[in-house]
Amino acid sequence: MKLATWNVNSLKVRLPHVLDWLKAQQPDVLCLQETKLEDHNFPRAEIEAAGYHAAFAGQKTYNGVAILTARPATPFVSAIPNFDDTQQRLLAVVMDRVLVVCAYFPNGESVGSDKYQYKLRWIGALTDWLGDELTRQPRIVLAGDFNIAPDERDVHDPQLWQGQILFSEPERDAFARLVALGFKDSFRLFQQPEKVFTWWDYRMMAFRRNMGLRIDHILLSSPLADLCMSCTVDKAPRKLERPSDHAPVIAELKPTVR
DNA sequence: ATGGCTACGATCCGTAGA
Repeated sequence: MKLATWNVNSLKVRLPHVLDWLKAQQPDVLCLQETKLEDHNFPRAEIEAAGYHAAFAGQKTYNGVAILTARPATPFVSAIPNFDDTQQRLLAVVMDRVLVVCAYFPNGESVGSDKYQYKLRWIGALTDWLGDELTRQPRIVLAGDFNIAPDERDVHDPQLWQGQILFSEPERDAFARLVALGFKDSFRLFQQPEKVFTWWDYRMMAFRRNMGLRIDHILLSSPLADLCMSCTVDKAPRKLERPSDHAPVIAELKPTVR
């Protein structure tokens, strides 16, 4: 089972890239973030023509998540249960008896800001919910744009980013608490090259200089982590004309019992 | 080195992203 996540920064603009990528990679599951589309504008026909089923929860201009699946999936939730949120940032479906959770974590703007407080509360609510869900569902994938670089290895220049948004201690602690529920960061299950990132600023030629962060992740509950064979970042779409500022992350699992 | 992108929805600039 091939699982992937990609912040596309507007599905309207990036649809050609997504369709090409589906054809080339043929994932079983692709979680999308920042679709920036109201549901009535979701390109369902194009996705279905590519051979995929789509679940989506969007809004105008900002946020928005979707899960594309090669086989039919059962809707689960389209928001964090028991958390008041006007922003469309979470979607979960069940496919092959795996709970697939697609998440677009808040950016947080700057440490100490209102948006930062919201980010930490949002992660807290997600952690509470998934802790609860893990008591019932052994097989959970949490994939998405976490907007957190968990480790110094995940930042091109840790000194520069020290204490900054995306890398501050409270954010990294929140990430660690989420993982401590019983998840594995699939990327760190394997030996990896140095300086692998998933996001590069559009400015300052950051991509060409590999000035990036690893902030997009695929977390796997223990039974799924045991099946994981690889986790990689596909930089190819970031090199295209008018790219998203994020690259897709792919985790490959041995076949699960359907 | 954060100024310098990019997308969006409103105009011809502001908000947001990360």
